[in-house]
Amino acid sequence: MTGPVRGSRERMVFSAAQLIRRDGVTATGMRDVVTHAQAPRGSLQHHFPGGKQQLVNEAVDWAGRYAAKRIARFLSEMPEPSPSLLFAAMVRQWTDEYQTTGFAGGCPVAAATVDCAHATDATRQAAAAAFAAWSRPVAQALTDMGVPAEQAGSLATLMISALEGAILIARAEQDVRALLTVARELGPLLDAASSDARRGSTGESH
Amino acid sequence: MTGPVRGSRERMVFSAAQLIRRDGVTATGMRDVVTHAQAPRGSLQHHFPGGKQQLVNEAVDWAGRYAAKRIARFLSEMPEPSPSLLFAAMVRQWTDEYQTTGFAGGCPVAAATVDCAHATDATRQAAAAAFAAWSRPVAQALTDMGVPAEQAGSLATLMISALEGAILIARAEQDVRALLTVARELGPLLDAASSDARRGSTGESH
DNA sequence: CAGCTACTATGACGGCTGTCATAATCGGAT
DNA sequence: ATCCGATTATGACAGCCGTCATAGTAGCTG
Repeated sequence: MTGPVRGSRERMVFSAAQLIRRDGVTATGMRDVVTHAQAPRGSLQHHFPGGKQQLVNEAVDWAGRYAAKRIARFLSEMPEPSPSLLFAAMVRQWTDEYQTTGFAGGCPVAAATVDCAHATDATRQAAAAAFAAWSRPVAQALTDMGVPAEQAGSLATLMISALEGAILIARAEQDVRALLTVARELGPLLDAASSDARRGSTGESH
Repeated sequence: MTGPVRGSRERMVFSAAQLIRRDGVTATGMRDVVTHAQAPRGSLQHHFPGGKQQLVNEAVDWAGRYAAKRIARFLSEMPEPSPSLLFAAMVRQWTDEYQTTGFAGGCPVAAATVDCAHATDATRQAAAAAFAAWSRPVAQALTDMGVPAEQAGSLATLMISALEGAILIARAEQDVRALLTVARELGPLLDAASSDARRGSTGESH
């Protein structure tokens, strides 16, 4: 709707995100991105005058927005949403990919953080923004399910932390075990936070 | 005890781990490692005939053994150990570093996984072994605290996953918030698993 | 002394990287 | 037809990378 052949520029950002999450930022060359996106090499300096940094930052931004949209989609597909079901859906996205496509890629935001957090501050900020964009709809969904507002943000951070860590372990082990484990162990805790609130209990832990 | 000036070889492995966790595997050059370790460049091909791959793999191995030793030390320093206190100690190691030294580095095993899991299978296996070496003493400690054996491994995976993810987020945000959050939110769940078991409860979980 | 092994020094090689300078092409609007 | 901005093509540049070939030194053993 905006571009002619669906924007070669957008294709490059998308391809960058895909290659980054597979090989890391430093190991991903601009020529690789151009090839993967089937885009003209000459367009690079026109669309991304800021060089590789700009391309990487936009890829990280895109990943953050993508993750946020997935949360919305998960919720819309859920007849009776609950915290544990949302987390299970987030995890299942990864187990599905790993079981069908293989363990080639991880999270592009994690890759950018590991590779650029120290060397390139702008990319570090982009990663922080991506985590925030991802976390916001999760926390909002938790409050909608009855989790007290001051705990929703914390649980969202916990969910994303556990998911990111499990992705790492699953990729290293080439086994979805870690992903299934965190979903199983964390589910009851998440649901307890929403049902406790629905019951109106304030002081707990006996 | 084995080397003359405490082994230039060991220094290179250690420096490799430090640089990898700061800049990532690909961005860390062998010349950088030699410089950082103040080691003779000519020793590289003698001590690491397998090239960069061998050096990286040994650095990952070292990191795994180091993490395992830290668990043992945490436990030995704890008068009355509990799952939540162990996890708090694991988290505090990172908040301490970040608050005193800055947010320069992350976990070297995570960096190796992100950077090499797809390209270099041997490094991926080294990362998996490091996670296993790290997880084993955690699970053992949990069983010693009364967590049922079949749940101890799962909780160890959950702890390491949440910690790794929180490290990522903390580094991106340059704020220890995520680390403090996972410690606070996960603590009660961990202690419940050990006290439940001590009470002898067997079947429920839904 | 020689001889052997462990370690170090040095320089070079091909290949890849991000970036840039320059020019060509294309699509509309005038 | 002419012009102009947006897009693309192409080639080159300096710099870094991991690796290797070769030679040298130190230290122990005979």
